[in-house]
Amino acid sequence: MKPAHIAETEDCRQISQMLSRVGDKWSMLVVTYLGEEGMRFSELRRGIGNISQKMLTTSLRNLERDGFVKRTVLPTSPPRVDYELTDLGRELLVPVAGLADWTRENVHRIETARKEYDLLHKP
Amino acid sequence: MKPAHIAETEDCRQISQMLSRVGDKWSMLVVTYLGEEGMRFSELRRGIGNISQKMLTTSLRNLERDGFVKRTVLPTSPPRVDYELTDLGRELLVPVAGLADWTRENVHRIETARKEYDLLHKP
DNA sequence: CCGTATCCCCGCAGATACTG
DNA sequence: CAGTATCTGCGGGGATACGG
Repeated sequence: MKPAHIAETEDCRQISQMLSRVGDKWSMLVVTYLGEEGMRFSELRRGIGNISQKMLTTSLRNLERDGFVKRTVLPTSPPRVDYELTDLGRELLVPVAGLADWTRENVHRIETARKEYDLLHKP
Repeated sequence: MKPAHIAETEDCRQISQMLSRVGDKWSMLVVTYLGEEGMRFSELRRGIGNISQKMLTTSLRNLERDGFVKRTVLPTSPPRVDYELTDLGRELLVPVAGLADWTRENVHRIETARKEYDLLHKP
């Protein structure tokens, strides 16, 4: 009812969506590959290595729709399609890198916690 | 083969895991609820509102295993179980908040991109 | 009150084959 | 080369019932 409350839940929805996009299997991998330089579809596919054509297409579409990736079709034959990050995409990389850095710095603590937990609960 | 390369892919695995944990449906919601103060299971359940008992349990177990959440069983009758963030959990909240803030600041750009995309591709 | 076990449904993701 | 279409399996996650 209260505007503040509505705004809060709205924000939560958006942030939740964002976390999902960031957390899904391929999106951030694609984005980091594109971070280095624009690439065509097949370069990206080979670079990532394990991704199916379908999932790469889907990921790129989602990222394009959200404005993180720009798609350019070169009218050559055979067709050539280039992908690159937009400004928004590059900016997104900043907070994501923050999370990545934090993870790198704290993997040990996490793994230690896991070992301890497993030690107490698995046997 | 090269140590650097191995480290890189290892890091990627870890970071990818972290992004998944952060991006999964309930984890961060639980963590932000706990951020405010320790809570017992049922409070958490009611607070979040839409989560099933199963998923709340699962989320809490995962978070506990990774060392983000501490679980305390009070030997009363009926039993009472309290959850609270660990130091690690609270620290995690920092980079996550960074991403959340970035999202809040850029929702309009994302939604604008979506509308434009849908306008061009849906009809 | 808290947790586990069981069942079941739905959507994601891989494989494959086909079009522009 | 890039993308779509179709099929299928597998696992996440909800509902329910029961145990400690």
